[in-house]
Amino acid sequence: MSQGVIELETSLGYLLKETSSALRTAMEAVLRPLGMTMTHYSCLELLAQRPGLSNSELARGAFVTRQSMNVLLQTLEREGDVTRPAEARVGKVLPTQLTPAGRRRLEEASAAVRSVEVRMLRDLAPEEQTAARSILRSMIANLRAHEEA
Amino acid sequence: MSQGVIELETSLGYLLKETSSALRTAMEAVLRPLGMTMTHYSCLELLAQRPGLSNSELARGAFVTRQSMNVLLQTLEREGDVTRPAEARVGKVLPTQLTPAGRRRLEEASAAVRSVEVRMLRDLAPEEQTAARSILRSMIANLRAHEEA
DNA sequence: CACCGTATGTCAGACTACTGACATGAGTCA
DNA sequence: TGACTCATGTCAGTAGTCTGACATACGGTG
Repeated sequence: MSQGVIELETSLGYLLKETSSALRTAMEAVLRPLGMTMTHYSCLELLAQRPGLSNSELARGAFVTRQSMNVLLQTLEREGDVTRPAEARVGKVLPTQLTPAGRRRLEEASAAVRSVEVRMLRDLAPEEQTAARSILRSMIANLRAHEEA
Repeated sequence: MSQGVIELETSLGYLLKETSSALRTAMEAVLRPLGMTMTHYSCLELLAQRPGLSNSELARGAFVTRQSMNVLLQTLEREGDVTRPAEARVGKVLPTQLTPAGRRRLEEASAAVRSVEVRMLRDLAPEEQTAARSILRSMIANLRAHEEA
């Protein structure tokens, strides 16, 4: 089975890609009217839940490189959604904070994102959602297990 | 629950994004030595299973726009992995075919991709994999349900 | 037949994220 | 103290994908 040809219809890798593609499309569709991208939103959401996160920490949380997050933060800073100190108090880490304006923009976006997530899970029983979490966490752990080798 | 603040740790949307990020990273890591990208591979795999697919059909199967697939096909054609007729026999559709060289490249890549998928599912019992397929298909259907509205 | 909606292939420009590279600061250890 | 390792912030260049736009071809319907 796992040795044979990959069957697209049943391959979990393919199905996972299809799901994330559909999710991404749906998210972008509701965020576009707000002038936001998915990474954009992820960054603000992370800052709301854990104020003072640094550039690198935000990058890890949003699953992009710290270089990508850096240019995003520069944009967000220019638009007045976040603030960063000009100089680091310790080391090179620049803790980022949400501005009131940024918090307002986040609330709009958060409602939109939430509606997509609710729609995605409409048909799923609570037990199925629990199972899904468990399965996805297992996949993540397995995928990352090989990295340190 | 679904009304409150999104908890990153338990949000299935976030978990899904994390999983696809990990999968993508792992895939790119094994494909890079072969000089291939994920979409690259998807295209060849689709052509192996369903020869004669058109540009637009390949794009849908690989979850990119037909514009993106078009530039990829031009590259693949230049490198001698696929062939397309210069003119359409009917309509504008140009059926694409894998060359022997493309088939060889695909076999290398396929083995690499398969190994990642096997690793990802290492800890998952067959029933869990079946459940995962069912859950992901449900998510996809729900996400797409709203598009035609 | 003419018309309209849909699908396709393609070109061009813009955007996003990535890799590579560098300098700087913190922590560890001999 | 000095050397080494690691993490961070940032700049620059590159690659992949996207949106916008256009011409063309098919299919149905008036």
